[in-house]
Amino acid sequence: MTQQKTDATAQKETGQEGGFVSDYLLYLLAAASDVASAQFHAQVRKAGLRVPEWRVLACLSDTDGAMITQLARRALAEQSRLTRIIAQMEERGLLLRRSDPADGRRVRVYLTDAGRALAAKLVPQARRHEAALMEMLKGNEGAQLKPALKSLLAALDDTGDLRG
Amino acid sequence: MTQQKTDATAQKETGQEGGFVSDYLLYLLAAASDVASAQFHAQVRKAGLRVPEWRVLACLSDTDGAMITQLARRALAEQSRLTRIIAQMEERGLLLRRSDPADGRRVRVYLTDAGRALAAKLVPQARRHEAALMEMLKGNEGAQLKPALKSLLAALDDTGDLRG
DNA sequence: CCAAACAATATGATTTTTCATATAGTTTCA
DNA sequence: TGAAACTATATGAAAAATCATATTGTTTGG
Repeated sequence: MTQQKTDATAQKETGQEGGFVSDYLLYLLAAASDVASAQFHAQVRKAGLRVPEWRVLACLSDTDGAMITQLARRALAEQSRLTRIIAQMEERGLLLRRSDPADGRRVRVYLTDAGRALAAKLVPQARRHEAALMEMLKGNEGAQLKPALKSLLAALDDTGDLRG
Repeated sequence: MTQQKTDATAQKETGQEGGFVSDYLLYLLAAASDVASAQFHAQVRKAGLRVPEWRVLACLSDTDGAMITQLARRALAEQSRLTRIIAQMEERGLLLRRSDPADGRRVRVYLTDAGRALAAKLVPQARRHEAALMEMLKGNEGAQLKPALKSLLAALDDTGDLRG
């Protein structure tokens, strides 16, 4: 989605301060993710990729030869979806699949030269975009964002309970 | 999606520390949102709602009589999607639509008693879930999460540029 | 060694979401 | 006033995502 304004601004327009939603953690997280990603995702699409494809590409550029299940987790996509995304990206020549000799169930995914080239273009773009965001946050409470997010993820990861 | 583990944990399994993705702001935001929401969203579905429907319900319980466009922005959904969600929720008797007498283009959406009752059940559930999350973060850097997210949203909201 | 249990990936059917655009109502201003 | 520009919502067609389950390969215990 390409959100334009978030609730914070919307409040001014609707005269609706306070309320449950605008201070609700899960809303803040989802809205922040949406809004912060919107612009970069536009760049991704200009580069001819859908968002999940970009995520796969980025993951592979970190860990070439990952298996489908790992990629699904790391790219925040469901397994059956990943299978299809990988198939499409393979057709486009961005990556290739090889079954793991050590365990025939596993499919390992490798970037092709074309895939690597695309990653080499997009990852730096992502870094620059991130740097611009971080720059905006410098001096604010926003500067604590990454550590705060990591702390949340760490907390959720190791209490297997609390999860659906 | 129902993510189980995030990259932080995955690293241990894959032996893959560092890398671009695991420290990338947009990844941290998306992952945190996914993982933190997963459990509550399961409760939402048990209550017979899809996630976007829950969001609409929550927004309306804050601002009854909102218009479709406002709801779309606040519920992080696209307008045409919202139109259909509203239609479905109306069929289920959770809300009703009335065109704004002052401006016939606008459709104002109001909760029915049934809708209000459902919100009265779910909003407290959401609050409790949020409280449990906040409790986990108490003492960590995670405690800064909400202010940090609000700061990001504020920064993005009022630089109309930087957006796609 | 074999059957049962398990694990990784794939696939068909369905549902959700998006995209483009149509429709209807409003404002502006010449 | 009335045509052009604009705004809000709706809708058809297409693409994307999900769910349940099938398929294939591996491990484990008897």
